[in-house]
Amino acid sequence: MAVAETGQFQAAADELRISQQAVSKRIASLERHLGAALLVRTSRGSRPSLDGQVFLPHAKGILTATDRAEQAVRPGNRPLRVDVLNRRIAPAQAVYRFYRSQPDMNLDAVTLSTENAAQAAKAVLEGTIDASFRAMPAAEIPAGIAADRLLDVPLELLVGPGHPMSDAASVRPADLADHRIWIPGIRPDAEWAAFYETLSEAFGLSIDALGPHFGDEALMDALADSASLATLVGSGDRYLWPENYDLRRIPLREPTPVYPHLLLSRSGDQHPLLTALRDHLHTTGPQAPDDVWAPDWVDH
Amino acid sequence: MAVAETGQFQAAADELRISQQAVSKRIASLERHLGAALLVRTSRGSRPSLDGQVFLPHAKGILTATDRAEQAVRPGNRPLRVDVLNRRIAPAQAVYRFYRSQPDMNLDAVTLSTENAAQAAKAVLEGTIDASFRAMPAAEIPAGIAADRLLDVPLELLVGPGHPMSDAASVRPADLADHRIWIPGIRPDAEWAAFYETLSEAFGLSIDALGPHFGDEALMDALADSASLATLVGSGDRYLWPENYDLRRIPLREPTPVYPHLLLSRSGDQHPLLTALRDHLHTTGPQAPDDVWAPDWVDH
DNA sequence: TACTTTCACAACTCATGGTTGTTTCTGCTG
DNA sequence: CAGCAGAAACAACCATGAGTTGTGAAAGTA
Repeated sequence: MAVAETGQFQAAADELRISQQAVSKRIASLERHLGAALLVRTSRGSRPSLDGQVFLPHAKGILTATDRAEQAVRPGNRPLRVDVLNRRIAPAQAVYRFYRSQPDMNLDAVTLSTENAAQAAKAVLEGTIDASFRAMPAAEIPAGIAADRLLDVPLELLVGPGHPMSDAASVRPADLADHRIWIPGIRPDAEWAAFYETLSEAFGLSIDALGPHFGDEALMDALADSASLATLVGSGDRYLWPENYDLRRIPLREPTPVYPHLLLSRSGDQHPLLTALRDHLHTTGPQAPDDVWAPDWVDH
Repeated sequence: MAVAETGQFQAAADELRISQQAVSKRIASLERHLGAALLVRTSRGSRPSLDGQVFLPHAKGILTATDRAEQAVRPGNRPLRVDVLNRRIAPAQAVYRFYRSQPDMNLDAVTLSTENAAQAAKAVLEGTIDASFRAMPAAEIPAGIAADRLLDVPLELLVGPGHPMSDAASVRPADLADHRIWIPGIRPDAEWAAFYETLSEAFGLSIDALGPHFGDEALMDALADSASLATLVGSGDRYLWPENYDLRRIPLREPTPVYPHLLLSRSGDQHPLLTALRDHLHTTGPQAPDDVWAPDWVDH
């Protein structure tokens, strides 16, 4: 192509940033391979032979096909697929804020239909998604997965008006030891099962994780009516409830327990939006106070 | 492609006749180059990832484009272009016989508009034609040109009814020393100029090569009327003349002068029909008697 | 627990594509 | 006609990389 366009080997060599001799060898090799002379050499350059003229458009076709193929999978040319678990909780909001920082970005926020972090990691590994926000022990992170702790979500106590702590500005986790915490519908393999397990052990809480989840409304209903029942939610979680419930969020302090989301991604993933997302989370990052608590297993 | 089709590296390796490890390295290199994972490796094989599925049709496109490009210039997929000088003389007839031996062959018989052998050789070198029948000194054959002496055309004397030799069964070249041979319209750079030059020197002939050529009919006219004038023609030449001319062909013997056509072709030309043509000429080859004369310069 | 399958890694070999230096060919010019 | 300049090919050398064999790790299977 370069020789045909420029009319001589040296010019083609300059264009290709190689030596004239290398061009000569390439052409000779190609002609040998094809069994046909592609160029007519004269003392003032070269021009395509009849066979060369036939070959030229095909060669061009190969080059453009190659370019198109590379374009098609070039990182950034497809949307970044991020799993946000659930559109009501902190990861989804973080991703949405990221999206609003540059609304023309090529981003898909999806919700993987699994509560299991290992399965999410597998999906990342297989390329179904580029990233997922999950909490999982450092020891269980499979090879080939990069995990960055970029989103610590402080927990808050959600109580009804009759609860003794309903007017507190904040409460300490240890103060909850006498109260029942009810978080329904936690399946044993769900990623937050381990978190609440560790949390209750650390502060002597009695978290009632059993029993089916009958929906947010049933939970709100129970909380609003009970003077002893409380539940834990992420500080940014958008559980909408009707005004008549009058539930209150009480921040936890000293220390502040945080749910440590790791951004799981494939180690080799070069998608520029992935880097951008990491940067975004890093800068807008931990608004949590210094005195935080997280399970020791997240950082190994 | 092979991995995607077979579902595993080893099977792809078998298909490609290389080792499984080589396939692994190729895929790894491609993925590194593209910055994207194309395959999902499992313990029971591999399947295309999302990026891989996007890439696959492009890859297929590249392969078919490459195949098409090679096909387009594959020797044999285009007609063999043979220069026969002039449709009335021996080379054209030889090529026509060759063509009839397999009428579906892909062959173009063309007549290059030059009487100069060196120019014909240049056209061969440049790929304008694949082959040309020409007589030229071995020393003048350019590098890169293969020359095969495959068509010796015996000469015959063409005379009118009044010529002393008009009833001879054959004549010896030396016997022509006293007679005028008239071959009009030979330009000095024509390839047959050298031939007739050498011929007349060898046998002491006086060949009148000068004067413009006023067409075959004028020549026939002159021959038919003259008792002393004769000309030389190839034994197979198809000079048609009206019946009323009554010209006779007298074979030359002892020795038989032949016009030694060389089949000029590009040394690297792989066209299968070219080989076939050479074989054909070689077998149907020299029907000329043993006692032939040709210029010494043809074989150097 | 052992075994099989599948892919990746390591070390090595060797063909290939690149380099520089030089030669050949051809057309041009004094 | 010798000399010159431009273009491509040839030669020798070398680094890269694509292939090889041997081996190991991971995951499913008996």
